[in-house]
Amino acid sequence: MNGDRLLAALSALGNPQRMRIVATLAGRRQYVSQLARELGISRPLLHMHLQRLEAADLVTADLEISDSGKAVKYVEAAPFALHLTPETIARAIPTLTEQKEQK
Amino acid sequence: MNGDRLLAALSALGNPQRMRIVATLAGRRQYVSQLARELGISRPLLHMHLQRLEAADLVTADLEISDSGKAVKYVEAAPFALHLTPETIARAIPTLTEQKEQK
DNA sequence: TCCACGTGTAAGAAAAAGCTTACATGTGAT
DNA sequence: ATCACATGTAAGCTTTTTCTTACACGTGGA
Repeated sequence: MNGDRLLAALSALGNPQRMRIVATLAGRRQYVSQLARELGISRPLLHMHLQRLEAADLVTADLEISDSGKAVKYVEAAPFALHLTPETIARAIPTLTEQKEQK
Repeated sequence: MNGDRLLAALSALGNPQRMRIVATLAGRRQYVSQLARELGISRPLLHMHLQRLEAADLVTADLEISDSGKAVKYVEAAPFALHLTPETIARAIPTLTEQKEQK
């Protein structure tokens, strides 16, 4: 597992809102506006969290044009499986580029 | 898995410094001051990160009195094993108390 | 035309996290 | 006594994250 991707996944999941989002989308697709209502959070806020989750490949998005012609974005949890132990983390660390920007 | 503890573990691991700390302590105990030097970070900073990791039960600490009588704190990665999938997260969510303080 | 509903995004406030510097204690060796 | 090394912790700055409000566009139906 790549260090940067692991970090992206963990920091994305290490947030209560995003944990709930992933849980809600486990095996069930839903469109953004409706999801925001279900979770009781604003749509811009959900949009922000979804970006983080998509960037970490934990959630996939599909922009569909409904029969009525309206654009609707469906999101769903990606089928990820991360096994975390001190050892798996240690193996990922060498590929962690992070380090403050070397300008 | 308990929701709050899972969140604590994920938010603790979702940080480059702490990921390195856990990796460095995988199967190898070390005392704080020396660890700070190895990682190239200040001791107060390491102290702060260790607190977070201990609180999440990802690292264990042992305060020992060395032969010479000096107090030395040894830390080590706890033998944790977290399996993360959309489903395991979904199962943990019901026990997530988080919610803004209900006063 | 205007409303309801979907999308995205920018700007700024508020809160949390990260980090440094400085101070405090205690021990053993010089 | 002073130095070297271990510990902890408080104060304050800086940066990032989180969240709200407000605006933009496009569609279908009354």
